[in-house]
Amino acid sequence: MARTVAPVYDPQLIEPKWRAAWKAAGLFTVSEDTAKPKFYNLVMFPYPSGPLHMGHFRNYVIGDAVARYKVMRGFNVLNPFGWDAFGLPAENAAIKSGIHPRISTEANIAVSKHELDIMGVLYAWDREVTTCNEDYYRWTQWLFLTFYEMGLAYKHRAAVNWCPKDNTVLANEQIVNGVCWRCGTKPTKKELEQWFFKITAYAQRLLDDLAKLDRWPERVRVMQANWIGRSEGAELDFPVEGDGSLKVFTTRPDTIFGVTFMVIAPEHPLVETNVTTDRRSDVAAYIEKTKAETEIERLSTEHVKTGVFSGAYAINPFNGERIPIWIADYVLATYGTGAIMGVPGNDARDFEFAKKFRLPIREVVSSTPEPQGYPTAPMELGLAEGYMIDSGPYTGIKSSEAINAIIGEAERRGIGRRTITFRLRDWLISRQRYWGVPIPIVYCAEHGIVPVPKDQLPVRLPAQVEFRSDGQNPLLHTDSFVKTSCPICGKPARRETDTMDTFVDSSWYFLRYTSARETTQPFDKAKADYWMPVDQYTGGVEHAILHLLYSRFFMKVLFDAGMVSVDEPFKALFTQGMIHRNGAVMAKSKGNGIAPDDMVERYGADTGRVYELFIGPPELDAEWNDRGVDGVARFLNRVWRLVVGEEDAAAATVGPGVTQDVLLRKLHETIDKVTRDIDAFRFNTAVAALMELANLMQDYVQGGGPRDEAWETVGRDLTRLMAPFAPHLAEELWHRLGGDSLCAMSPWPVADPALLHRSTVTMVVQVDGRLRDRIDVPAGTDEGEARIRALQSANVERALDGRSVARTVFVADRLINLVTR
RNA sequence: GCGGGCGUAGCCGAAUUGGUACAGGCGCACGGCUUAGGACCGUGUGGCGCAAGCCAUAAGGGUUCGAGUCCCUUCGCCCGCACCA
Repeated sequence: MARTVAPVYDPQLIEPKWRAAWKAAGLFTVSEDTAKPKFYNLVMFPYPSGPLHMGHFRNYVIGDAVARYKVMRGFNVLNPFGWDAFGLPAENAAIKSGIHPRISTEANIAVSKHELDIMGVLYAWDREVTTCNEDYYRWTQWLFLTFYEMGLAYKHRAAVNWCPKDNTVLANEQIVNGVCWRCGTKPTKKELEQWFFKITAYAQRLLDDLAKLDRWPERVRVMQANWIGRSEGAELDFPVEGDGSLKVFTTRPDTIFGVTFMVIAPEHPLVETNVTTDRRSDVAAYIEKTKAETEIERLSTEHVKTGVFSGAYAINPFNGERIPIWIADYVLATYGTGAIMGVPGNDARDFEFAKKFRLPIREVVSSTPEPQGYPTAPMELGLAEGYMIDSGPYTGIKSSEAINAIIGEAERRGIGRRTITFRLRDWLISRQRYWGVPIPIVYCAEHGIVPVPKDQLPVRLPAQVEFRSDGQNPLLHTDSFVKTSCPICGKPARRETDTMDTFVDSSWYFLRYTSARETTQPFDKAKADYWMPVDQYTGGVEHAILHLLYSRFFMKVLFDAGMVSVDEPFKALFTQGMIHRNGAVMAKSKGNGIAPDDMVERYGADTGRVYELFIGPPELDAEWNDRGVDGVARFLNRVWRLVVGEEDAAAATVGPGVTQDVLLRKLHETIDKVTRDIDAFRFNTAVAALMELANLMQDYVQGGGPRDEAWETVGRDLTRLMAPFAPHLAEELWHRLGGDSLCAMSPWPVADPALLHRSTVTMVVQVDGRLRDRIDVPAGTDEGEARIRALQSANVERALDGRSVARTVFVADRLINLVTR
């Protein structure tokens, strides 16, 4: 159907035209240009799971608005996109439907690209990255080998978390609230040989450098700090009766005189060797029970302390006391030394345990220098300072001094040392699944673990595999893949069939974008040096720990390897809230999503974009309101009519009247506010400011204001201010106003300080802090003059009621307060 | 339990960081335009009061000439970690 250019706002008609124009102009096609300041704008790349909905688009609309704004501000903007394309859902779907993950993934990518396109969200598609493609994953393998060479990738037999539903192991970070982060199944423990990345070697740096990230949300930094979980303290050796010793970790060595029992984890090696004969059966029963119950117990809100006496005793090296060794699952094998000294007088958990098993309770650190008597509840120490009581030679001194003295004594005697423990564990990266990056390792009977030489990469993921209903990794049963030869001796060897956690793929994709078509290395250092770090990273807070911590780790390793010149990848981070509709987060599974195609058809892309920016503070969750969308559509229509409308202004009713001065000042105030708001990610108030300007323009026209040159200036600047938010509309208006280049590539308006200045201001007059009147005075009126003017007010006179003014508080151009007391 | 954050109209939310509380939008009311309209355009819209004015930012107290903003207490909500020694 042929359509003529209508005088009304018709998104259907204008939007495709301008999208084509941006592409033709290569809006985000960039190279390293040292003449301009660079700006690396990044949104978290998605897992292509199916069609996108408007909930997803909040992220992309924000990212697109920032990228467009920075272009107009004169930056050389890198604005890339890609696909986190390996992963379990596609493989699980393949098991059910028989459709190969590559087919479904590529189809999903095609759909998503279309949706991004029609919403006017534009990227540097010439740098597109797809993690499941050979040209990307060969470099993921390359980086794995580099980690291996650096001693940061290792294979280790350990009790790991196994998800019985997904048939794979899980990293510590992937257990959320005690269940699998993906499917919600309770994991079981399995003894397996697994590949790990040694992230713990970077624990201190990952913690310290959080301080550099002053443009990250506080919340995310705190979450990472807690996750890393640094504790300062000491390791102390307690001799065990008979032979050997028991090493414990404690943050409070000053409580050593309060030790009345020891506890070791059920997995502790001493369980094998030191349980006395008469206790064997009880201990065995307890261990069985904890193995079966561990995960369920952890989920219960009430952690009832359980445990069993081992029959063995340790000796307190500081007072020679004989201390029973217990086995209990409240002590974790994986933290510290897997053993603790029980100080029930000063620790709530030990107190609970001691009460249950009737063990002695002795307070040794008190909040006052005097003993408080038999403790009925532990004085919770944490990191608090106290005074030493009943502690031999240390009695009476401050606990902080005692900590140093006791560690010093232990070090002198060779039975302890100052140490630091982290909660962070090494990153378990192997997965027993097909749809991922093959770990480039070969097992040879003679040479053991042999890394595939880098020049033989990629280790190709075979396309032809049989998806099994038992959930076993298809690679295990693909002989053409498994059977290989040893890179060293050439004899028959077996390939590693585990693939890598997809979080490995996403830990370096932002580096690949800087030279996405590089064929000889993961990325070009010079280009990475030009673009890195990412200046603005925008995405969901659900990645606060996993992805963001892993990426920081990668960056530091690559920094140490000399491959990059900065050691933090993301300078500024913004985590946007989620969009809800009908009382639930917008999601495909909830059926409350809004398809971009429907949005575009009904309202046009720009209305959807502006609505998502206007919906509320971007860092907070927001409720989608269909009527709110109508409000934004009205606003865009109004802008259209004001800027290029055909309506005869003179026919309008005469309103209150707005002078040209007022209009121009409003324009410059709006330029100033919108600029500051975008810089501060306050898009909702930026849109509100644009609405205010449009409303004032409406008043101006209705009041009979002429559509002269000044009016056109206002229209042109409003158009440019709208461009990052409603780019298609802005482009069309720009064109109609006679712009010869693209609005998207025009310079951002600059507020004129002279026009921001008001010649008269409204000053608030208070009497004793209460608002009594407002007076219009020339800007810059001094206190004396303001006081005279204020005292002329009848309202002020009534409020003073004969009292005299003792003093005045004066805020220039804003307020004068007459104080009578 | 520990840590982070929040509480403002009927609803979503503004408030220059201690200085006119409620911008902007939704909703609602009235009007206009329409054959009609759940469309579009305009005007109004915290509560009480005829008014002067008074009362209002979860509740209570404090600091200050002045508090939504700072400090204490209480209540409620959200998020993260959760037996980490």
